[in-house]
Amino acid sequence: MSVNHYSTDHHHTLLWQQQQHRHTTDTSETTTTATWLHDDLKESLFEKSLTPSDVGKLNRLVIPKQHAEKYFPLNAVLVSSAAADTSSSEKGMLLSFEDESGKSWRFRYSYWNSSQSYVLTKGWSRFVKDKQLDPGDVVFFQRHRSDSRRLFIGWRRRGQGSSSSVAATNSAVNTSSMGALSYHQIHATSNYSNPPSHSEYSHYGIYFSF
Amino acid sequence: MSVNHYSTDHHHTLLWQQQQHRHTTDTSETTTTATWLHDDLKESLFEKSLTPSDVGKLNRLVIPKQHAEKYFPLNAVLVSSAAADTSSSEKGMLLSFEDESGKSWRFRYSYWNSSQSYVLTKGWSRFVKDKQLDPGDVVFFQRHRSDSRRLFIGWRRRGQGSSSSVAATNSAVNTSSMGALSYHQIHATSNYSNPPSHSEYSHYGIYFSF
DNA sequence: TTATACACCTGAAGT
DNA sequence: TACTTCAGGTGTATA
Repeated sequence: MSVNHYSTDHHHTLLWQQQQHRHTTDTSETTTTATWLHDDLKESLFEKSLTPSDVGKLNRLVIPKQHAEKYFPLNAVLVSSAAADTSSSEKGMLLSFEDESGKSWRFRYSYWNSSQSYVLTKGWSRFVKDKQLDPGDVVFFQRHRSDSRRLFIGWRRRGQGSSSSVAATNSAVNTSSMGALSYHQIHATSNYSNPPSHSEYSHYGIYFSF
Repeated sequence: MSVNHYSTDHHHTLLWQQQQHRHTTDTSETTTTATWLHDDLKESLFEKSLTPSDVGKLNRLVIPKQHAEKYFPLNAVLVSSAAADTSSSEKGMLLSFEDESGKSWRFRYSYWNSSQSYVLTKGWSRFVKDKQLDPGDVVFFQRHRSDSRRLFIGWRRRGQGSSSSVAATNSAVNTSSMGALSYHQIHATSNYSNPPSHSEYSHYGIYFSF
């Protein structure tokens, strides 16, 4: 069985065919029979080595600030709604990613004022449990090159290099596949406070669904 | 150098003069050049011998319930706003106290449903560290007799009697001085839960600043 | 009851 | 020094 494979420079191409069977569950998960995209069609965003807290009982993943602000700008909605200041509304969204099997994972993504940090919360612990992630394991994020609404999440075990070609097992390298609804504002009237504005944005195509 | 001095029955009077220089810092602390109030102007409220948890990593001081409800009634704001039920708003406040040097200490004060207890949380650990408080040391609270919005916090080392007159050192007896903003509601829309209602209130003059 | 979610908080480390 | 980041926590609410 062949496996997809993580490459930071996208030189590896696997031939996958796509055949999606989606069914929504109570946890808003979506499953597909796995078929895959060429790695060339995916752009690497960033990766993070998981801390004990990231895989422990805190049920959250801290997204390093520079990556969060570059790739998942939370206040983009404010820009789009012509409310450029950071007063006091619209924050917290759902981000959907497809994993290596084509399964969709939807996470709440928000900014915590108190710690000045960006986090994935709701849904994250299910991902950790499903993949049996441990401290030191790595998660990485990608997006589709031609449809930036499509986000992918992959993971690999600690000690597994990011650029090696390996056979498919449950423990080697896993990349996400399949596009999904990706950028949802979840509470137009929630009282999350705003993250700090930052002028540098990536070309990530923000897509809001209300 | 003379020192202020704690007395539970206020029979001791020291002549202090008042001269306040306030400047706000990032941590919302206020410092003053120390000059003092007559002890006669201060009313003792209560004191507590600190437990290991009070000075440890839990970063909180448990206020004995009977004292908390008598002197620092949390739900007074609900009464004043005619919202008598305990639905889901207005709770958690900031209490400001002046210490023996005139420095202002602002603590978050709230009720913990899980332990049915009243606690000082945010800011408390800084006070413990600054005063180098250890288990068995005593903290005590006072308020100004004619301006009940003014709260004072003092402390003494364990084994130091509360009614002895001692010379001023860092380790003997320390009483607070100088009034300060004292009773702040911090989040009108915060989601702290309400403490249980209790019908007996002191005559403590609640003062809210928004 | 237990697990999850949520916003808040602190200390340590880096800059 | 002051400031930022973030790992590791908290209490509370909800299911």
